[in-house]
Amino acid sequence: MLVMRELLLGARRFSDLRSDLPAISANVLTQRLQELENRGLVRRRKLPPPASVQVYEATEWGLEAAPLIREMGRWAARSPLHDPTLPLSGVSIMLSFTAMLDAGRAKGFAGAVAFRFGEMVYVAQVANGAIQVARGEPEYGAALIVGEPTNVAAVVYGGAPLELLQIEGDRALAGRFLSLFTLPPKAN
Amino acid sequence: MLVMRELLLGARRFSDLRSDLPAISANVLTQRLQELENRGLVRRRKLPPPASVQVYEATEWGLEAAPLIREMGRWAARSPLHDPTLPLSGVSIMLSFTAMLDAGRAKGFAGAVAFRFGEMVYVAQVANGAIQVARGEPEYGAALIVGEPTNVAAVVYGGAPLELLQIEGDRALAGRFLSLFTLPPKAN
DNA sequence: CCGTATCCAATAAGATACTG
DNA sequence: CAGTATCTTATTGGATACGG
Repeated sequence: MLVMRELLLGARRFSDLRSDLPAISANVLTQRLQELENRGLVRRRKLPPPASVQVYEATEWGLEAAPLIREMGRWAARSPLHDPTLPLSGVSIMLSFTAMLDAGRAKGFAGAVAFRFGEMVYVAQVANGAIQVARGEPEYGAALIVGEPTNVAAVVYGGAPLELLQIEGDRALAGRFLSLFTLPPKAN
Repeated sequence: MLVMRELLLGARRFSDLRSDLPAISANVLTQRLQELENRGLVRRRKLPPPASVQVYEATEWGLEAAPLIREMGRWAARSPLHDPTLPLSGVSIMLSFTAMLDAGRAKGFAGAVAFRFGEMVYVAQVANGAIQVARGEPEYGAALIVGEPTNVAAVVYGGAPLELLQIEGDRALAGRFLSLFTLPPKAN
């Protein structure tokens, strides 16, 4: 399931997956990708030249698991044992935005914010109380936030100061964006 | 997750769980229940006298997993490898009704049908294009269907003849009820 | 860089016997 | 009936070395 999650925002290379799933060894990742391919959830594809590199991508059916994984995340965050300060991947934090958007606060907000984690760039776009997340280019956002996913989570969900992150462009917009999200109340 | 699923329609005893999860051994079930209790998903409770028997029930938070499990079921049924003739428990078939209700067909239907699997009785109630499933008494339904869960699935999802099931009460209603459900199209 | 193959250690699960 | 305890086997995963 974690491999699928990492593919939900677009195709990835073997080593990208490995570095975002730090606890997985090469042989296990190979095996998982095989299994997912056999079951019709993942497709291997060769990028056209000049890239000519092999990537793994979720099939259409695989992508249909996205809402499930999002809602599982929201449900699991209510666990008494949930700890939002644990390390997480770039895809995880971006997907968490779609799970944790506070509808009330989002009403009064519109705009796009880009995130860069290492080489990967994602853009989150909020309008009409809804959010959309996708891979993108830095310039697609009015602001660009650079930092570790874990630090973004610390700011958004842990109340850590904005200074943890490097922000370019519309800093005010970025600040407001980062306060649109709330964890659901814990069970118990 | 399978243990949780079995608790979604109400508290069960240790041996009920064991017989509905036929591949689980006693020690593993003990361990699972411990784990689920530690995580706040399951509660042990002693039924008041004269029953005075111990049961396991899902906590409120545990019950919030019900829609997730339902949608996982619906999603998984699209697997090219999915086989609807495999054995399943009473809870499973009842939950599948909530996942597979065909909104169009359900529009023109209203009524309650009871199912008895061994000692357990469940009632499904359809009205206004929606379905509700719960534990109940046979007399809560205008019809009572008795049979193996697997045979119910064979009729509903496999096009097997009604004769596989024993039906008491309003047989016509039961027949129409059993045709309200369709599996989602397979992926691929 | 993208894996595959091999080997070993840790874990999980099945069977079975037993107890309050 | 409702588990617990013990033992054994099977599976999984980590580490590592290697090949296209």
